[in-house]
Parts: sequence; C-alpha cells; structure tokens
Amino acid sequence: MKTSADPGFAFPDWAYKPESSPGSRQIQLWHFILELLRKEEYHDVIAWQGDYGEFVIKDPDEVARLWGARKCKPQMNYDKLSRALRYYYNKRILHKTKGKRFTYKFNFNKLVLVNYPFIDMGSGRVPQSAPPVPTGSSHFRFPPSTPSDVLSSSEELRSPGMFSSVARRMARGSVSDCSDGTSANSELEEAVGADERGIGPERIYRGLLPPRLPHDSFFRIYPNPTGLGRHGPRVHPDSLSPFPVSPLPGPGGILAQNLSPALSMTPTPHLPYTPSPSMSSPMLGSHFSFNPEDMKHYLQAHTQSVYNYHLSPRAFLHYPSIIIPQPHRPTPEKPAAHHLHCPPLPLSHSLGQQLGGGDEREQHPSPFKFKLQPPPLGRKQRDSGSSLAAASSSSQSSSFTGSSQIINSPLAAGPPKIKVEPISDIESDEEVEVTDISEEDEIYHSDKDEHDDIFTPRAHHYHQLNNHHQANGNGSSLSAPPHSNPDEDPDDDEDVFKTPATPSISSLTFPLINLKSEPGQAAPISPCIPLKLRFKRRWSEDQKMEADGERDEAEDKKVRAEAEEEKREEAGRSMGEAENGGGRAGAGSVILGLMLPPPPTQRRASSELQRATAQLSLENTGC
DNA sequence: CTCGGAATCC
DNA sequence: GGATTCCGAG
Repeated sequence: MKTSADPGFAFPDWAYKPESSPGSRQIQLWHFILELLRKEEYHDVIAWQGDYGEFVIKDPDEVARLWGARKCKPQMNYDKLSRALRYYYNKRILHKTKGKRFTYKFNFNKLVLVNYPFIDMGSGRVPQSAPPVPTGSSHFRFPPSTPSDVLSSSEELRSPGMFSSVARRMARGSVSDCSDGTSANSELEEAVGADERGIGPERIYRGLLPPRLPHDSFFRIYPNPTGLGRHGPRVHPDSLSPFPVSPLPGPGGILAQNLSPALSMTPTPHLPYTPSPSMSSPMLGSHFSFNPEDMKHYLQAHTQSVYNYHLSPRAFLHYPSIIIPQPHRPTPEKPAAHHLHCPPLPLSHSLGQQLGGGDEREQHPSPFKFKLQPPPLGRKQRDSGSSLAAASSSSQSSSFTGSSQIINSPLAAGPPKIKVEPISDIESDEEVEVTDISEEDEIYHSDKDEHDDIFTPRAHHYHQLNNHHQANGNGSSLSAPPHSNPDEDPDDDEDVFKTPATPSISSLTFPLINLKSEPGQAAPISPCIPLKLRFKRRWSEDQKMEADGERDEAEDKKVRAEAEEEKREEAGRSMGEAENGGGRAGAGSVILGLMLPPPPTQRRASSELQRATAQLSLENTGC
C-alpha cells in the first residue's frame, strides 16, 4: 500500500493500462493517441478539441505516420489507422464525433474499465469524460498540465528534458521508419521533454482559468496543508487534461517515485478514480473541518462533482437537510459550447453542457437511477439482436421487480414519457450504478459530440432511444451503429464522453431517495438504511438478472460482473459502515470513495498516468 | 470521409 | 486480443 505519504495514491492514471505497460510490448492505439494528445508538440497534428474527450486529428497522415513508426508499420496510413480506431467503437473506448472530420471522442469510462476492471465505474464513475477542459482555446492538454505534473512525470519518465524543439522536429521528420530506433519513440520522448520544460499551454490556460475554487480546498486530495489552497480534484483548471483527475501533485510531488502504476492501483483501491471530491467526504476524512463554511463548500463541491461526475449522491445523505447550493448553473441551455467561462467554477463547462440537457431532468426529479433504455445492441447482435433484446428485456423486467418501485417514481414524477426498459445489455456498469446520477448520461446518449449545444430532452431521449432500438432492429439489419446519431447514441459510453449530466438540485439533495426509492415516498431523510437495503436488493436483482439473462455483449457482461462485485463490496461496506479500513483492495473503488475519506488524489493518478504513458512510449520502442 | 466485414498477422 | 490490410458501400 502506499505509505502514509501517499495516502491516496491509488491509481495511476486512469488510462493507464497495466498490461500494456512495461512488459507488454505493444502499445495500443488509444494509448498512443493519448500520448500524442498530451504533447504539445503534436498539437498541430492531433489535439483535444470540443467536448470532453473529444479530439481532432488535424493531420491524419502525420498521425498515421507516427503510429506506423511506433508500430513499425511503415505502410500505415490514416485509412488503416482509422480502421483500428473504428474498432474502438464497439469497445466503446472511442466514438466518432459525427459530422466532424477526423474527430473522435474518448470514452474514458470505458478506458478505465478496460484498464481497471476492478474499479467500479458504476457508481463513482470515472470522471466522465475527463477530457480537457475546454478553455476557450481550442486545444487542451492532456496530462501534464501542471508544472508539478510535469516535473513528476517528466522526472520519472526521463531525464531532464533536454530535447529541444529542434530535436523534436528532427525526430518528426526522421521518423518514419522503424529502422531507426529513434524514430517514433524519440519523437514522443522529445515531446515529453517539452513537457518537462514546461512549455505546455497549461500555463496559458491557467491564466485563463479561474483561480481556484473555494470548495476545492475542501477536497484537496493531498493531505498537505497546502492542499487547502489547491484546486479540487476534478478538472482542474490547471490541467487541461481531459482527465479530471488531473495530476497536480501535491506539494510533494507525486509520488515520486517509482511506484509502478500497477502497484499504485492496488494499494488504494478506493477512491482513486473518483473524480469528485465528493468521495472524500470530509466527514469521514481525517481532515475534515466542521466549519460551516467548509461544509458549505464541501457540499457545493459535492454537488458539482455529482453533476460533473455523476457521483453518487449518497454522499449527500449525510446532510439530508442541507440544501446544497447549486453550483453555478449557467445557462440551462447550452452554454455556448464550451467555452468555458469558468468563472465561478471550472466545472462550468461541464455543467453547462450537461445543463443543456439537464433541464428536463430537473423537471423530473427522480428519473434516473436505473437505466431506462436498452443498451445498444452490439453490432453483431443487431442481426439477431432484436430477438435477444426482447428476451433479455423480459428477463430483466422480471428481475427488476424489486426495483419496479423505483421505476414508478419517475413516472409518478411526471415524465410519463420515459419508458423504463430493462436494460438489456448495455453496460451493466451503468446499471449497477443504479444509484448514480450518472445514469442520466447514459440515458442521455445524445451526444453532443457533434453539437455541443443540442440536447434532446431526456424524455425525448428515452423515446428516441427506444424507438431507436426498434428502428434499428427493424430497420436496417445493421441497425445504425450507436453513433450514427449523435443524439441517439445509446451508449453509455457516450455519456462518458459527454459531460456529466446535471441532476436537478432536488435530486441531488436527496438523490438516493428519489433515485431509487419509491416514488411518492421519498423520504428524504434518513435514507441511509433504506438505501442500503435497496442497494442490496438491487444487487440481488442484478445478479439474478445476470444469471438469467444472457446478455449480450461480452464486454458488458464483464463489466457488469465486475461492477456487481464491486457493489457487493460496497454494499458490504456501507452496511458495515466500514470505512475504508483495510481497504479491500481491489474492488470497490469508486463507489467506496464516496463514503470514504479523502481520496487520494486523482491528480496524482493522472500524473502517474502520464508517466506511465510516457514510459510506455519509451518502452515500446525498439522497432 | 466514414463504416465495418473479412482475412490475416503477431 | 489488437491490430493491419484490403475493400466495397454509403
């Protein structure tokens, strides 16, 4: 585990894939993309742009070339590379932003799952899209945003960055063939060097971004005293990185050292990914102060995080009576694309985006605790999909009986439109989450991938989804791929990409209740117990469901299973009320984070990620 | 440009 | 499993 020094250090970065790293020789394309994305040097080739997780390949040929160099596939071209990218669609690692050329969007949630299956995405959800925060500028930097990050990451990665821009150029130019050992790798390395130098735009961004959030102080991940001043865990202004967890290492620098990412993960199973500070509930945390002010901040932060990251509202349970100040919700409509003004809160953009869609939500307080819509069928399933879907749905519905109540609530609330459908496959992760707000996203598939602004109302959404599915089933045998319509996409994943939805305040306040519990009754207070129970039920149901249903996508299954496991643990914990005590390693994670003490730091994690990434790049050299 | 099937490689 | 390569289709 980590030493006290690393209290929180739980995971490396999120995207980091242990397997691929050190030992494994092959770098995965998405990882490579991420690498490029984080380097300023390549910002003219590929850069974050648009929504969270969205990036644009400005120079397809170059990217292909780089990729080819990395993989020693001189014949690589964009066509091939893009094919590889398309394979990620099914995996949900990536999505295509329709209508935008060479523009794709990462589904960080998925990535995390992929990389850290044991993590419970469901509840805590990874930082949704942790993409770059759109600052007004077009590109965001991925990881290294903070100086500290830079340092830490750079240090580990490589020696001092001595690479000069010249070198970079050279590298780039020279790259293409594998023959040259230096080629691709060198390029990346150089890039890293650049980062080290601190050339990153982050600084610039920093300037642009708002200073710091008050509530952030609350959540500082690092225990350090200094932490108070620091920005909170989510998207840090400092870091433009897409990952919410931006690394700002604490004062100490991130772990300096050599934790292997893998290791890091193990130790602190919980929280790490939780993007939101929420997880670090002050109450539990050792450093929580009871100042009203702090509390306020905390709550606010929490709310925000919830909004942004789909965190479970459970955290709020602690303060049932407290009304959380709403994070700033700018215009409900669509805050202009992304610009973020993040004056008040850096989150704004995320909120804003979501808000657009969120309006509806507000109207219906409790809708989203479960998945309303059927998951996208796998492409393969599409063919047979319809039949399967039906079957699954039926089975699920039965299983859901317990939760049927829940279902009612939404209806009661009002939005008749929503069809509650058992989720057939979709990502169970989400299902599992039940409690989380995040669901909304899922539900909401719409993406603003293409249109930031445009959101379909939720109810609408649901309908669409349903229809969608049908349409797919009926219509073309193929059924449109999930992405075909930005708005429609049923993928949860997309949510991921999307900015988190913002639940209504009310829901936030008593989210749990509303969410899962019975409709009418939402007794806001003292939900804890009920919650737990519900949770349990939920589980059982889920398990059951799983058992019965053969769900489709293998992935989903996987995820689900994992999620369940996590849930169980979580449930166990919650029931037991155990804090993180020993940490069960492994699972639980995010969810746990909600209840647990201050999470480690995501920043760290991210920084690690960066490092890892860097290392990977290095390691994967040698053609 | 984008999509995704199919075969193939590692 | 994760591409890579090729390719027809939209």
